[in-house]
Amino acid sequence: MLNRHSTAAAKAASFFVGADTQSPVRRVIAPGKKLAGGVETRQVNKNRATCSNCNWQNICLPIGLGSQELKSIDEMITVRHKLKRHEALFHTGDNFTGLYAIRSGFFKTSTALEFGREQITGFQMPGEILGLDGILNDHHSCNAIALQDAEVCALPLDRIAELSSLAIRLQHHVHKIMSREIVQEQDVMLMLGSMRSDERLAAFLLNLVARLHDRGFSRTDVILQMTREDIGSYLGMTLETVSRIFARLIEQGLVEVDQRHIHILDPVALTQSISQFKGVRAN
Amino acid sequence: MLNRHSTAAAKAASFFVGADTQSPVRRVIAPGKKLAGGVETRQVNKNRATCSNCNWQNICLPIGLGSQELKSIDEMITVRHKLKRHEALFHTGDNFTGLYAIRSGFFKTSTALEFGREQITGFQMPGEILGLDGILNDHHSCNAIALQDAEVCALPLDRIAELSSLAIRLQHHVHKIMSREIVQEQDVMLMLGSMRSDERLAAFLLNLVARLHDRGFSRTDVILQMTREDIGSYLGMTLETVSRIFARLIEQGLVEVDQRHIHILDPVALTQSISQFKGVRAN
DNA sequence: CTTATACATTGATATGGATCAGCGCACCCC
DNA sequence: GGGGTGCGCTGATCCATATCAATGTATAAG
Repeated sequence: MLNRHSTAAAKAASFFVGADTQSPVRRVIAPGKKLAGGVETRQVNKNRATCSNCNWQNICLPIGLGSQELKSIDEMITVRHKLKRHEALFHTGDNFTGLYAIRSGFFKTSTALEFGREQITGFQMPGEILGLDGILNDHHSCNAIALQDAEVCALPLDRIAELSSLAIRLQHHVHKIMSREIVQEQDVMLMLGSMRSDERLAAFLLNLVARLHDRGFSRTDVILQMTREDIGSYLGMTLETVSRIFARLIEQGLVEVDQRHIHILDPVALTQSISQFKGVRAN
Repeated sequence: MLNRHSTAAAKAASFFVGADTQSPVRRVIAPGKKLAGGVETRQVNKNRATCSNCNWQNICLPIGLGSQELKSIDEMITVRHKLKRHEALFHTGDNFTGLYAIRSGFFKTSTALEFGREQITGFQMPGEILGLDGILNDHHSCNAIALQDAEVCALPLDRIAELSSLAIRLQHHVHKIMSREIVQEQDVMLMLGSMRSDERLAAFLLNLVARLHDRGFSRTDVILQMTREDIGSYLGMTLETVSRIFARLIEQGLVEVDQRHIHILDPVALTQSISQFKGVRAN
């Protein structure tokens, strides 16, 4: 229910992920002093992180659980990792030890082909789960990189198994989270395969603000945490094209852009720009 | 392990799905008389389908399970559906009742945007699981259509939950299957977003034969069960382009094409045609 | 303050692939 | 047989987007 939209156009726009620190209706994520990125030492914080005291309990794993089950989940979260900007949570090939729920900060996931070819496969925001790809072969098949200083809650694999066998609802819950991932990725495939680049960028922005709005942020403003190049890679286009399409959207009066701050002026028109059957191959 | 390949180029080729009735090393799937397609009445066959007597037990859900667990799975499969060519197993919006394991025949899954825009999101072959998308909201988010007369084993939702709470290994098993789906979809995203159309088609063919080879079929021959249009939709290109690229591959002596029968003459060169950094944006 | 570095914008040009259109082949039904 | 109908091939043209290149701007480093 939560991440799905019913109209076709809205469905098209149910992709992305983003990042943000803007006009928070509910709460500002402390941006912190911008620290030099790229450090590879992963800090482990012994602080007990509990879902009960977390802002995202209505979005994240605990969604829709009773207090009894919430307690179970609290038990399974043992540690909290802190990451700096540009630091990796895991790399391709790393052993899979469990899932991660994002507490703060934004992430990107990427997979590499030979010879430097690489692609961003997703952007993840607080309340979302990282690492589902690792279950298959007990090692990860993508890189997860923090776009900002970030915190994640570790959900060790064995605890997940253990607990979800305790409570059927919890187990079903895990299934739902995995299913959501599958459905979302299908949306991205649909987008990459059937939309023109301006539509893809519009869908990207709309998905971004929709997800941020679920988290209590503005419906019209985003501060992108990723570069134009990241966006381009995710959307299957070059950074130049991303830039030019932004320019076009400004011309059309649909958005305002100040560096990475995007202000959506006309959400309706932006949505329509996706479904407008201009030259659409209405197969 | 099974569905993953290690080299980068092979990884690129770890996408697709296909269909086939050709030079079977192990076994021929009865093609049946070509029945008129499009009939919408779903036949339910009361025959007990068991994994123990199934050809795909080393590929499908039971992979790697002990005889005790195999018995559990046998118990959870209650009915077998038979479908005719072009018949739908489920549609977008249908209530989710459980998963389906494909026993014979090939399927395609598709999602629809507004106004006739549609995209193929995958092709599935015997031993693969359909319906994982439906867990999220208890209804399906795509259509699953049989490309041939087909048979599927139904795995009712409640039985899955029940049994996987009985045996942790079974539960982990289900997780692995979902994780596999996620990883595979990421591969498709990578392909759609970062490869040129000739590379995509090559990757498609290679993935197809790889999966068929896992099932005991030829490594060099495929009989495609889908139209050029389906392929194009899946790969994000038009049917004309599919056709032209086939022509180019023939010219280059990489494959032979007779209608839907594809014979790969030079698998190595075909693989290389993906990673060749011709004009690659080696960003 | 000056320079270096990463990121973004904008323009000129090239090209991959879509689009439009016509034709051929295989299979079906009458 | 003749004539649908679905599917696939191929050619001509056009356009969206990549590519190449130069310049601008913000932030960090010296």
